[in-house]
Amino acid sequence: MPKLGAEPIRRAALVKATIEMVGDSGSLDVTVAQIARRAGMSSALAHHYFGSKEQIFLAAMRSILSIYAAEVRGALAAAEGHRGRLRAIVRASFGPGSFRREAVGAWLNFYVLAQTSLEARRLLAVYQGRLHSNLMHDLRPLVGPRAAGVARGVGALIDGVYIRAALTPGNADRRSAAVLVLEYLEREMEGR
Amino acid sequence: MPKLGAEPIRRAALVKATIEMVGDSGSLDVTVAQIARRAGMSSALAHHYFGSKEQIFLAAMRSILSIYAAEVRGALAAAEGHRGRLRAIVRASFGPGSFRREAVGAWLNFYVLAQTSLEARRLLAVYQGRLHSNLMHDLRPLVGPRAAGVARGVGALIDGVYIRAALTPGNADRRSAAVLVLEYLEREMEGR
DNA sequence: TTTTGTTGATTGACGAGTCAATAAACTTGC
DNA sequence: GCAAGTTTATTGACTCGTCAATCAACAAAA
Repeated sequence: MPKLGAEPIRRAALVKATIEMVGDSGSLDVTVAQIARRAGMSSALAHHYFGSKEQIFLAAMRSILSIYAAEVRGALAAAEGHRGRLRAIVRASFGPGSFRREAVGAWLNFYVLAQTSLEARRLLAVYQGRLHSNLMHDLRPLVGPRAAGVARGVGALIDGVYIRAALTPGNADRRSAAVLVLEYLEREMEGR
Repeated sequence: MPKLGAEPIRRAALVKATIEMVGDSGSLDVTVAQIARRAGMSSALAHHYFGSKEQIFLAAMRSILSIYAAEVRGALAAAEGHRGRLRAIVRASFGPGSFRREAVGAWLNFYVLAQTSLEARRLLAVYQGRLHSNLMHDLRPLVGPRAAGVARGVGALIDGVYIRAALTPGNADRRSAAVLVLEYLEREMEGR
């Protein structure tokens, strides 16, 4: 029963289903049929809209990345001063939108995809570049020439905490994750 | 021409080939046939010795972990004082044995496997537990009650730097990776 | 009647694991 | 010393399942 204008709804449903499946199966070995079934349609329809499995994954990745970017933008808009903005970036990185277990699991798997797929690697580079330049913007005035090193450290620490969250059974604790990174930042800003 | 005593050689060859393949294909989607061919034998023989693909992967993971453990033990034996021992642990984590690009890539993929396979998760827990307790042993006398938090941070940071190394094209730079973590440690020991 | 939505059925490829068969190397009983 | 039997090494061919992608066909809007 074709209701018109189904395309965007179907696409969104598929992206959502993909993230959920990858997240809680913990692997990229998810079949198009499974994803499609979860999204309430046939696998043929999934192919109709996305063309290939890889495109489905990339769309899912783009979605995760843009949710994250939106959280950062939101947090940044409400923040005051360099310190405040840095804290906002870190907190946004562990915001509810991107720190649910499935999302973290999916993210980890997309890291792996990035080793294989050029387009995925490109997406990830965009994410890392954005994070880096966001951090640099507020770090430079505070720690001068050490900014690059600190930004690198914060980036790595965020990724590391993410991995742990994906591997720790039970629901990940975003409060303490954020605190850990914030304390790192604080110490880097005090010293030297 | 069956030379007797082939089993250990074959097993080792398969493990080595697995790590290499997973590392530079950047994915767990490696067929038993590919691994076997790389190790210079038929896929049937790989099954004969390991029984299943998962067992091959687990053996590879065990191998990676034990190489790492050996490097830590070695570094620790030559270290003096709490500070020296902590530094040794960090340096060993980025030692040549575990920081070749393929090994890092393989490690990242095994992280993913750990979400799916109980046995893999168990292995990873052993690694994390060992690292944690090693760190705690020398951290407690230096930072007292803050030891647990610092150990957590160092662990996460090491993992994060690993991910970056796996995803950064070109040869990963272990010198600067170690320095980054060491500076983190240093700062944590000075402060508070 | 053309466009948009939708699916069941099918294809074609690939891959894990099994099996039967072959052969060299050791063991044993004489 | 050696024939007969056993264990270990090894593979090509095969089975059985799965899965991405395609297609033909049907249904409802426009």
